[in-house]
This record gives sequence, structure tokens and C-alpha cells, in this order.
Amino acid sequence: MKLSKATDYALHTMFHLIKKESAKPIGVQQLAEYQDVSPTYLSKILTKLVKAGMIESISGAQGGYKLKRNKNDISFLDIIHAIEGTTPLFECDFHHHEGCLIQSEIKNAEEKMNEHLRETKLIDLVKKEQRLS
Amino acid sequence: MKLSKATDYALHTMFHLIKKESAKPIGVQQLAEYQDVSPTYLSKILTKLVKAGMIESISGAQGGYKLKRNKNDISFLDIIHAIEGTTPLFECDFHHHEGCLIQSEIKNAEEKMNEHLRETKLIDLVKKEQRLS
DNA sequence: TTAATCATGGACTTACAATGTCTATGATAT
DNA sequence: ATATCATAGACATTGTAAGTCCATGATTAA
Repeated sequence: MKLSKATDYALHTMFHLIKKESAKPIGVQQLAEYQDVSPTYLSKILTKLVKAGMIESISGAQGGYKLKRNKNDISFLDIIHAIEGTTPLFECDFHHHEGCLIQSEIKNAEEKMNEHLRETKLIDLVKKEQRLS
Repeated sequence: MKLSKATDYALHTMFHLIKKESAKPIGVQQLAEYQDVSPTYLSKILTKLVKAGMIESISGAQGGYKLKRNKNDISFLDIIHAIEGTTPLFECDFHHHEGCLIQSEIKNAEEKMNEHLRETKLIDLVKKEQRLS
């Protein structure tokens, strides 16, 4: 049970886009470089964020990625769901008569985590980092 | 990000062992049957629970598995950790100067989930099921 | 209008972990 | 002794993550 490396890339990229927010897009080349990942692969990941309406891509020279949604509203959960999907942590395969009690209990636990990830916005971390430096 | 099927088997087996607690062990054959899984594979999984001190195994004729720890103390988290291990949900690979803020934030969220899984004991579900039937 | 610069999509590889199976072995009750 | 049990080791299979490579299309700057 681990979050994928792709989610790691997505979170750091969004962190960066929020920190350096500007009208001009930032190229995937540059975004990829400081994370030590290939531009094509990062692009594949960022496309999911585009489809989720979080960022937009501008192709052609001077193109790249920039924020689309309000940077104050973007939460951890938004990004994680965009990359990992929204299927629950646990789905019981066992053929029960009624619903599986174990499954619903784990769902409750997962929701506790999701609440926290939903409440925490990336902008909070950006501000925190600025205070630290 | 999913819990493994092995964890599903482990949880249901523990649920069953707690529900039917007795001095006589229950054979893996029987435990495997109602979950539609092979006995050898289930045994591999249950061995982890044995090593975690949760249950004990008795070999030879009339052998099988029985509880070792107090059934009132066994939580969801105990079982999940025994099977999945305790490595955190998220580990940032990126080379930061200081600690990764993203990683520590996800750790906070995970801890919220773990709190719930630690507080919820399997015996609670067993009692709940008995009330329902 | 041409060339250089960008993101995108599709078709691949590769690596690794989850999920098993099969079988020999060793322990134990009858 | 023998039938009944769990266990460990050596496999096989499958699926998914994590990339790579290249052709294509869009856009800007010259």
C-alpha cells in the first residue's frame, strides 16, 4: 500500500507551479529537470492534472503549463485523486450476504485520512516554506 | 494505492477466529474453504500473523490456528501492519535540502487513518454482526 | 513561410511485487 | 505406524508502475 511515484512528481510540480505562479507557462523541460525525471514521462502525468481541470497546457514555442484553478483551493486530495483515481483503499472480494463490515470500517478510516488531505491546501505548504526560509 | 488481497484474507480469518474462539485450533483447510482460497497460500499469510504474536499454530493431527493475544485488544491496524508492513504510505525520493514538507503532511493524514484503525478492534465488529442477526 | 520550440499520444520495454501452485518435510495425535 | 496437520522453498503467472522512443500537431519567432 503505497502512493505511486507519479503522485510524488505531481505533488512537487503543483507545489512549484503554485509557488512560482505567473501568467507565463513553465515548460515541462524545466519542471522535469529539478525532479530528475524525463520530460515525456512527466508530461504524461501532468496530462492527468490537465484533464482534472487543475492546470492548463499551452503547446508551441514558449508553451508549457500554468495554473487554471484558484491556487488557494487546490488540496492534496485533488491531486492524489487525479493521479491515483478514486477507487477505495479496500474492496472485499469475499461473497457476503449483506455488506462487508470490515470493508465499511476501513472506508471510515480512509475517510478520516481524506478529510485531512482535503482540508490541507498546497498553498499552506508554500507559505510554510516561505516562513522557514 | 490499495490494500492487498492477502490483508483481506487475514482480516476475515481473524474475524472468524475471534468469533469462534475456542481452546481447540481451527484447521487452515476449514479457514481457507469459506474464503475460497488455497490452504497453502492462506497458511503463508497466517504465518505472518503468527510471527506477529497474534495467533499460534499447532501442527500435527487436530492442529490448526488459534488466538494467542487477548481478543479484545486486536485492532485493524495490528493485522494490516502484520501483513503490509509498516513502511509509510508516501516517501519522497526527491533530494530536498531539509525534510520534505509534502511527505510530512501526508504522514499526518496517514496518522489520522491509523488512529481510527488502532482504536477499532475486531471484537467490535463481531459484536455488531451479532446484533444485526 | 520556414524553422525552432513546445506538448501529446501510441506503442513499446523493463522491473518488480502480488498471487498463487506444487511438493517435500517435519510435527503430532490416534 | 499412519493419517493428519502446518511450513518452507522453489517455482509460474499476472498485473501494474515506471519509463523510453518517436511521430504528430500546435505555436511562436525569425
